[in-house]
Amino acid sequence: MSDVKVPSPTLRRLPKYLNYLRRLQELGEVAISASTMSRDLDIQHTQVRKDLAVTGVQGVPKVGHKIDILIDAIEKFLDWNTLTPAVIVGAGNLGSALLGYRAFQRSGLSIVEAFDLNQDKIGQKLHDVTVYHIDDLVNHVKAKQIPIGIITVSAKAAQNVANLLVDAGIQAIWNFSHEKLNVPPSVIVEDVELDSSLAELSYHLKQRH
Amino acid sequence: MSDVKVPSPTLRRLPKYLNYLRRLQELGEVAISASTMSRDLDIQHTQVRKDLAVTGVQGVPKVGHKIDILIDAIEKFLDWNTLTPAVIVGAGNLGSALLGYRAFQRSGLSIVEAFDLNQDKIGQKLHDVTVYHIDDLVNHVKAKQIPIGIITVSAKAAQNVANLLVDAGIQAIWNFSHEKLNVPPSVIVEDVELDSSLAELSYHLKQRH
DNA sequence: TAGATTGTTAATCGATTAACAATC
DNA sequence: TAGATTGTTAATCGATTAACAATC
Repeated sequence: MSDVKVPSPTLRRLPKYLNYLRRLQELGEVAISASTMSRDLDIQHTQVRKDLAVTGVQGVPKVGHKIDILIDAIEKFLDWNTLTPAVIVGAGNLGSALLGYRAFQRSGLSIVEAFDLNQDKIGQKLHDVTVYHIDDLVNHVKAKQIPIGIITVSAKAAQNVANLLVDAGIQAIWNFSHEKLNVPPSVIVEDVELDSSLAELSYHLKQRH
Repeated sequence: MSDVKVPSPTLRRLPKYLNYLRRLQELGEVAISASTMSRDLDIQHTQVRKDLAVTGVQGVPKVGHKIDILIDAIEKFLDWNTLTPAVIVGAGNLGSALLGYRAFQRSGLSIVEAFDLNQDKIGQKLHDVTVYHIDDLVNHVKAKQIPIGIITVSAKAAQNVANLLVDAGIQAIWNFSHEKLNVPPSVIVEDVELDSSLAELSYHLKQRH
């Protein structure tokens, strides 16, 4: 819970635990042991314990963990217990799909505005979110102090969009484009690596033959 | 190029190099050194060399690598130089967005059919791909011997869809759902971990304060 | 109490980085 | 030739796994 650096793999596994725990909770379960989680999720039990430990929870020998406490701890740790506003830039196929993805609510993300260049889209509502012209981006983001910008434009346009977001005082960028973004060190950039995932699939498929 | 196991991080970096090299090529560049790539992509030069080495290419001291040869080598290594057919199951927001994502063509992926439960969607064409009823999945996939299935349904429906794909003889599953899929060991599963990516963003954003 | 489970400390493993030799 | 660049071998770093002590 403190200053100790959390390994990135641990961070990336936390949503898996969270998802699994929420499912158990829906099924009416109350408690769970790290050993059982280990089996169900195919993660070493020692690893599960270390991962959960970063959130500050403590289990009870012979009993395990209360599910509601675990869920709460992970949500708080990731800051997923409150909604953080975000804007999306690029109202194409992908942008529109993300706007319609209600599950982000469970991950603390609330997309409040969208921006695009295409005049046909401007003024429209996509999944209850209004699309504005990209010229309005800086003013809107500044005024509302939006901390997160989601980039779903082409690689060619991505750096320009990033510059606008930085000008508007954005704190973090979730980058779905293929472009390696150049931003000041104070701005957090998280790349979604769809290609990397597909590369693993393609390579392993090739290896089968 | 042989049996030596390729580290997963290397595999995941290859598309980054590929993307970067294609851009350079468009700009008319002919050759590139690992040192320059290192600088531009923020990856250690030793790492770049080791990564490229797995594809079997060899550079020339003082000159570097020919860009077209590098591109070709990475594409062949990932089997991205030919189109592999795939079906997508779940023609919702995300499924539809992936159908419209032309860039997959550059990653060797050709989505040839879509499946859904929703009667309104069946028979429709989304981005030139016909949507069929999920009851037709096993027959179609078997008949056409489609190797890749993309799952874009809810977590609750995902395991069922996976079972159908396995029955149909699928070889690899690209899983966009939150469900941990249970399949025979011969079937490759690659999970797209959007949540993990968002977790990193959220946590680092929280840490800023 | 006995034993299942927790949580920590030590050992291993694998990826990254550093050092260096080879070469055009 | 000199020096930029390649590619390999060795050292370091960090994450995972194994071993073990603590406890309800």
